[in-house]
Amino acid sequence: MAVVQRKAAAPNGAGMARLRVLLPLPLAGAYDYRVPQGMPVPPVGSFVAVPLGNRGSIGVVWDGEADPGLPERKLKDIEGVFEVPPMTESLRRFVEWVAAYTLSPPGAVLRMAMSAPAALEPPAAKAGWRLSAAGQRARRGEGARLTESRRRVLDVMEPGEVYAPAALAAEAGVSPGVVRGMADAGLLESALLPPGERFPVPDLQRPGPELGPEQAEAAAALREAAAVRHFGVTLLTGVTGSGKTEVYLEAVAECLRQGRQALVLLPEIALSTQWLERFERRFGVPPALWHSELGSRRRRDTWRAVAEDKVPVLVGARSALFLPFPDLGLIVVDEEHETAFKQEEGVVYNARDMAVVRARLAGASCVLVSATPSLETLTNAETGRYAALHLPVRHGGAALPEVAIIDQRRTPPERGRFLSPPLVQAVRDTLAEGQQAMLFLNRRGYAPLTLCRACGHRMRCPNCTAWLVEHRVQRRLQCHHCGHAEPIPETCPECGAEASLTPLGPGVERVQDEAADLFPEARMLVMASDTIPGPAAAAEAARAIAAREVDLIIGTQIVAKGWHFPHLTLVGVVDADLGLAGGDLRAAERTVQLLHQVAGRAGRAEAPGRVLLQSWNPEHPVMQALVSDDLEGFMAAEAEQRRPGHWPPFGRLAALIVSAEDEREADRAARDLGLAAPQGEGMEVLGPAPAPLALLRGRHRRRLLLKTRRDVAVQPILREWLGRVAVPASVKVQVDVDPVGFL
DNA sequence: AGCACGCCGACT
DNA sequence: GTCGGCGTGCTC
Repeated sequence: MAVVQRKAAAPNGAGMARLRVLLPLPLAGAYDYRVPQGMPVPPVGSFVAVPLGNRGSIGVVWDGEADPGLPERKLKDIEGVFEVPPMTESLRRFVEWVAAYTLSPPGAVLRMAMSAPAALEPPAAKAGWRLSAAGQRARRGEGARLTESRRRVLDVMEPGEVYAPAALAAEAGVSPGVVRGMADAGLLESALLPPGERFPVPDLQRPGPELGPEQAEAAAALREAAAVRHFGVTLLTGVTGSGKTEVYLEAVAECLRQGRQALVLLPEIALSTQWLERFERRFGVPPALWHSELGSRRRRDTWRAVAEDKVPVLVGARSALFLPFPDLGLIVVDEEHETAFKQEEGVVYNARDMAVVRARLAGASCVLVSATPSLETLTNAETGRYAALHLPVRHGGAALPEVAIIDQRRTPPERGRFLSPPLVQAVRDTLAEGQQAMLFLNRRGYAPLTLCRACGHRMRCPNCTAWLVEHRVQRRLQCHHCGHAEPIPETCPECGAEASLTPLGPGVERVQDEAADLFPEARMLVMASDTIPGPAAAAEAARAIAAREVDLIIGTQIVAKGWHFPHLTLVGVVDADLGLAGGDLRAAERTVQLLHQVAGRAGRAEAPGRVLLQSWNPEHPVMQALVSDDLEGFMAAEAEQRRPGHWPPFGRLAALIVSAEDEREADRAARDLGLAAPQGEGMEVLGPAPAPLALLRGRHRRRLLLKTRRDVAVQPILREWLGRVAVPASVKVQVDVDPVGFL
């Protein structure tokens, strides 16, 4: 372990300095440790090595007084202090705030802020390039003439500085081979890189894109918000293609000019290659990246570089909120309405809401971006808590797609088929014109349900309340909630009938089968999480589509997310009613958001787009909102439905999910909690009731909901409630403040 | 989160 | 007779 101080050799007496140290464990609070003789007292925020039980742990020196009542014999010595910048006050307050809000132990939140413990060790020195004497002469223009590429490399390099080979090539915009060749030619000499990854610095001199008048005005407002260097939230709205990204990248530029760091949160970072290209076009270099699939080395280097203020701008998934930025000046939450920002396991939090808190504690500007903002955010904008900017037109003048409904009752698909005659005709016409079409169905696999025609048995998951989904490609039935998968049985497991199992309903694979039959000449691409597992596949799909190697795209919700398909002119939604079933509070809102986003894929360049929604319920307000392109009216009506019952955002919700392997235990604990439910003015407890997935991964789940008026804080009520009820250790009670799904 | 301690089944 | 299953309890 690398430390500046080791444990002092002298025995420790009483009366030595005691410090509070928060450990990245789900403990009730910080533990106290002694500063050994001869060790300078580490400042608050220092990362320290401490003994814990019979092992070691890493913690952070926390604020506050140690407990003087703790007997001396329990205290142990701090073993050492890591050579990294201490955790800032702003991040420590954030950790405490998130813990208090989500009712999580502070150490559990700290763990998210210490997600790369290897970063605390000093990094191994790596080799890089420095200008040689010949290189310095060449840079001044003395000596032989240089190729344009070599000139660019020399222009980027400062004499005496050491550059990482890959970063140098990227910064100069040349291939790594050019750098190698210059080393061979003696222009560069090898030298050790200073510790810590050097991230390429965005080129702020680079001219931004040409913005239309509205874009320019919005960009100016966001720049101003970033320049004042204090907290504020701005909602940036505008349809797909209105230039939201280009506009907020101007705020990023301003933040960097202020010498502060900028953070951009995206819901699906692994599929965001097109976003990264846009960033690189604007700033000449790629941003630093942060997401859960990051390799351990990259993770370690990035974490340390952030802490050492070597990362000016980072784009990441929700966990990036907990990175140790020394002076965060801007947080952008793109696609702020996305439910992917909600973390559902461990510390249950919504990164969109916590981004606002992090920005407030850091004195940073926060920008929430969406074409279809959530009702929460819209309401905050309306009441003036957030500033609002709207981009009214599609940048570049392309027309909005025309949306029409295909009434499934009037023109139903043939038996056993899922594409109605008008949709088939529209796809055929589009393909005949040499343009691209897309069929959207938010369902993976071949069929969502497998039924025995002889006895009516339905194939279900043994661990979850869910049907098994047929995946014909893999010849298996899969549960989409746990890992369960089994081969498709030959005979019905219930009645033994042969060849009686029948797939019911469509998934994207089945739509692909039908399309292959109808449009045999079309080149098809299925885009689902099974077929697009990561950034490389996403980039390849985007390339193939842009190069017109694909005629018909068949996709799940992953096609909704931020792609730019310039030749796509028709989008067919196979089942527009799909998201509306079930009693979820936000089902309608989410369906509008998703379908609007999917619709936005059509007709972005020269050709106008068309969107066809297959629906059995054309009168539904969701369908009408999409057809008339009146999302504002829809959200206003949605607000009026939620306001009287104090449903969010006009009231607060918290869910208790009670789960146990034994069903009776789950029931008993849920009933006990129900009997002890808090009572009072402006609050109400609903349940217990079976949770929407009453059985999940082998655990039986029950749910209680606490609903309060907006002016009532739910955390003290929950704390008091949970404190009054004893549940056995085999029963887990998970608290979800502001639940988003499955209501 | 680890890692101990602590009571009941199939092995050298 | 022991090795070992993971239930519950503690770590300054």
